[in-house]
Amino acid sequence: MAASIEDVAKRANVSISTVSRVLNRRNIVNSETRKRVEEAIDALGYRPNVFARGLMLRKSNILGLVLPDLHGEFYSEIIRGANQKTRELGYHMLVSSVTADDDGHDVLSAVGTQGLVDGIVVMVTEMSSRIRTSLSQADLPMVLLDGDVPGVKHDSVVIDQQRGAAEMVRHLLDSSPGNRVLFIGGHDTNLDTIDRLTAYRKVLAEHGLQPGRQDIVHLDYSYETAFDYASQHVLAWAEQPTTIFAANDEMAAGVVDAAIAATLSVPDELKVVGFDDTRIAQLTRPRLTTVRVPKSEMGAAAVELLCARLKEPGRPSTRITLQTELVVRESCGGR
Amino acid sequence: MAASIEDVAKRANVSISTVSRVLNRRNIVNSETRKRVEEAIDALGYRPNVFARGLMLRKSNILGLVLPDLHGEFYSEIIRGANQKTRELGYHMLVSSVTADDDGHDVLSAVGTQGLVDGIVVMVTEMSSRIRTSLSQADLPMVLLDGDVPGVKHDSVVIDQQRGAAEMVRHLLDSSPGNRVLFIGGHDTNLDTIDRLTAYRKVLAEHGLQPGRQDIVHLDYSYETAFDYASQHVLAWAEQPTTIFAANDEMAAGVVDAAIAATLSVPDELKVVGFDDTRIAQLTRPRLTTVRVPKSEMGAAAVELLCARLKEPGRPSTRITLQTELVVRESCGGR
DNA sequence: CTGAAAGCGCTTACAG
DNA sequence: CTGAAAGCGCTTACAG
Repeated sequence: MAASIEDVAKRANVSISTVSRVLNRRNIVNSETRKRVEEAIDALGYRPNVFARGLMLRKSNILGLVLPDLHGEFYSEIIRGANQKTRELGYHMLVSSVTADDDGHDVLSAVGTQGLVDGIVVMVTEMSSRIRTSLSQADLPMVLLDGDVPGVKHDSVVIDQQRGAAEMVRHLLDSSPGNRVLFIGGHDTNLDTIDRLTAYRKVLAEHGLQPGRQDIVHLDYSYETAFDYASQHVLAWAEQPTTIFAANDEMAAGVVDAAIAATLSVPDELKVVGFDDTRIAQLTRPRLTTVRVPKSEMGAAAVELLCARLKEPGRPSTRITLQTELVVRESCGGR
Repeated sequence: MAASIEDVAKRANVSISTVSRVLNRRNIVNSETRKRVEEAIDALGYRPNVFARGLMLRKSNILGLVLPDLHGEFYSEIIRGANQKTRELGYHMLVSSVTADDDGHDVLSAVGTQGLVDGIVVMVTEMSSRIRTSLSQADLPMVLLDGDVPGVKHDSVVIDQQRGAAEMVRHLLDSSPGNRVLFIGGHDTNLDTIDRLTAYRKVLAEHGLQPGRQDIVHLDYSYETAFDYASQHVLAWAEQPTTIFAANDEMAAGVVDAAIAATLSVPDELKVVGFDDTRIAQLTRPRLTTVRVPKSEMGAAAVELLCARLKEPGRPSTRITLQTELVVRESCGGR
């Protein structure tokens, strides 16, 4: 049985009030008394019970992190950045994933029962209204990662991906004039895909171009699906100068491998670029031209915002925008 | 202010005892009363306060997961498997990393104050006695992932990597007779490296071979270090038929890329194999021959063991051994 | 089947 | 500077 505050009090010959005071606001207790108490604490290996403390203080020092998925390099980096900052600021981190078919209620149960976490960082990548509804009912300090939920009070961390995507498309158009640029996205309800697609359309329009019916396709962000799809289309694509702009590196890698399997040369016969700048981008051959997304910084910034709000609940809502950056490598040629 | 059990009791015209009963042991309360209480709960959106409950029950339903690092595909898969199983069993998961230079105390503070978590899953990859000491002082249900801490009571999940490593070396020796096999490991204090190296030596001995002074090198498991190191040695290695057995896929990929940068052909002029079968193994060209380690299964199995112990504290210590498996791809030729 | 009451281990006014 | 006491929101014997 772990020692309680009462054991400490007895051993130090003081009341539990005094023990509590040396634990929390050390300055107001006489230094000799304090010393006695501290010795007792050490001797007993006393550590305050989180539950009793939480019951009074109404805070747990636990932050919840809710991601769409815990899989792959992208989320792994976010978790890493968030976790590091969390520890740095003296909190703990509860991690959860919300799968696509969870109904909204689970977003909350994902972060635990009432009171378990002091606040949450949530990444919402789909526009599903269920999640939004359940989020708006959560009466919790909340930071939204890369996405907005209108009508709910929260801080947010977003990435300026339209800019990175636009920069990418401009680079493709400028470095390989006359090339047709196709877009392969995730689901058409995915917020990131929507943003990247918007930028793609915009830049094409700037250049007096308009994507054809077949020029935009929505897959599921996975290597496998992209590989399968590309395997069937890669020869047709290569009939004219073409660049595939995939909305993430995974799919870009799938396309590259499908092209190579069809004995096409990348970038000579088909150019391919990705997005995110995950580990994969540097491991494929040729290396992927992509847009760097500051993944661990996103996690860290979100945690920082959340902690700032916990400290100062009345502060105005803040939105931090992180920049993306075009990274030119080999897969698009024309450097 | 969230509704409390008292609010529910008032609204349903019962005592808090009854509310508590329908929450916990529903059967013993009259069905009409229960209905009234349930309606009140719904109407108020009542959710029990975790702290009050934890204070009485002395459990939080939170499991701690402590990993050496949160980086990369390997740990990401473990987190994923553990998280899924955790939710499946109705628990929450607190994640933390322990960096190499943490002193042992941090292993515990990593999982929180007294009482925060009901038990922990810890992965110990280094032999550092500090971590072991601090672990042995933790009076918590504990599952060790891939590693033992003698003298501490715990359950454990291990992988039979000696077998996978032995199978690998045997395959290399059999499929490319006369090849010299070099071993590139992580730090020489890393438990996985030690296991894999042991198997390597054993199989060599079985074949009447003995590794030379230069045949074993310890790096740090990273792509970059392996790439740099290999860049300086790859030409010398290739002077005679040689296979590099790297203790993880990251380093194997680094060696492959260094070889290719030196215009050597893999596997024709140099063979390279890895370990873990992470995503990388399939993305490098040529694809890596490696040993599959059941990563997400490790996480899931550890959580399962931990929960079993929480349910039945007196059960005997259990050790689950997960098998590894040789996966032959292209980087070692001689299929 | 239900209620009144004790108690879990803390924090924090309130007196002194 | 210190102690006695109330109270945080629950669970669970103990009576009835």
